[in-house]
Amino acid sequence: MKGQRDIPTLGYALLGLLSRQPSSGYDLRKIFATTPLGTFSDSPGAIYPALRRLEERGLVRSTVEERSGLRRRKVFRATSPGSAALRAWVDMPVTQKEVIRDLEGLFLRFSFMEPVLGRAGCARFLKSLARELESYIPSLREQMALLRAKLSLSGWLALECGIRGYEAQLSWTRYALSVLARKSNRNPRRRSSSSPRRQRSS
Amino acid sequence: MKGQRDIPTLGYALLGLLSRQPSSGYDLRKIFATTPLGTFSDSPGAIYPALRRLEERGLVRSTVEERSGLRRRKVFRATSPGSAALRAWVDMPVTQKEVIRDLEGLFLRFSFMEPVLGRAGCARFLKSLARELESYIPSLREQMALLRAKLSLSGWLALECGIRGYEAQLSWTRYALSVLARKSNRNPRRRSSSSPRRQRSS
DNA sequence: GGTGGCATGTAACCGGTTACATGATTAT
DNA sequence: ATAATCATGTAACCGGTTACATGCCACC
Repeated sequence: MKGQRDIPTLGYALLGLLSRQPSSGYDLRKIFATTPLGTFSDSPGAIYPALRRLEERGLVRSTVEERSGLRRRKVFRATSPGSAALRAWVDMPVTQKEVIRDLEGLFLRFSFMEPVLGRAGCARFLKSLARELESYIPSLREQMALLRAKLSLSGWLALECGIRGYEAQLSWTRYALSVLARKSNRNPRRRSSSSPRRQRSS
Repeated sequence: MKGQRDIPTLGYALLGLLSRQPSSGYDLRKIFATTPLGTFSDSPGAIYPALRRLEERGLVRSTVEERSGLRRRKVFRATSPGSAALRAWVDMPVTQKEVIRDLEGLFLRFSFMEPVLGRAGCARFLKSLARELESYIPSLREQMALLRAKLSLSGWLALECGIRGYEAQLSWTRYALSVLARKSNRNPRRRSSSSPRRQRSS
């Protein structure tokens, strides 16, 4: 088998963007440079090699556009194995570990979720995220109580800040679920993951 | 001159912990494994080499403790150049770039701040952080309005989540300032680092 | 004699950072 | 001319990840 080594976050971010709309490396750099997406670097030294690696694995494919006047562009598109890899990533279960160590990654996954898993998938994700947060926050509060004596004032405040951040995320999950529910009533629904695949991007 | 290459975040985290209390690599690993500190790996492959690099630069110094029974421990302490480096890092100005790209690093700095810069330093930091957040949040809201049409529902919700996170941080800065003010009234004050530095009322 | 905790380390691998190189076109 | 924008790339360097290696002790 070819290298099963896992795709880094940047790879998924690129795959997610490409699955919505074919783009050149330069387009993607501009997206990273100008939008609040995750927080990836727009440096060519990160993006071009990452695109090459995705192409080597067959997750994206490129075509060179020669245009009169301007320099040639290489436009990348997600292939169907690429879309499958994106779907698998987005659909991973929410673990407590990920909540603790990589909340940003969780939100990156969510941001690509609706076109890939539909609203039902988003709702499932949010519910399991809420469950993890509901169990994690009290345990953090307990730890904070235990550590109280050992922490400096600013250390204690920083911990308070982290906890409030999690509380804000939790309250957002409630909000997001309510938005989804409202929309789903109006707009019938989008299918969930497997089976009849309709979704043509852009 | 020796390598001026900058110290990675993990290095500062270690330096910060060591400046509070001498510890072995193993102690530090346990701290990372069991407390919500930043979110560093407790892997030996990260920590031991990082400690060695700090020692090579003279920022920490180690002494080997031979104990009957247990295996020897190597206990690290911050040196005075190490404390100076920590202070310089903690005292760096808050830039919008850091707010956007490395908020976690900002909070790590804050968590080590009080013993190093005193409460006045903490207050200065919080005020400038609040200023950055106050200018950044509205610009994010604007961007969100502009992007509305291009985003999927989950993309839009993820952006909302990010903004709410920043709002929570901002409200925390207000809270933290009020806590600092309260304590400073009761407990006269902690000195800042060297000379008696008085609080700039800004 | 095996497991598990204390304790320190190394080595291969990989990807992100920084800086540099190239080159065409348009605007000043 | 030259700067700026479009556009793609490479190479050195560095540190984090993962996995492995070692060794001592306590306890069952």
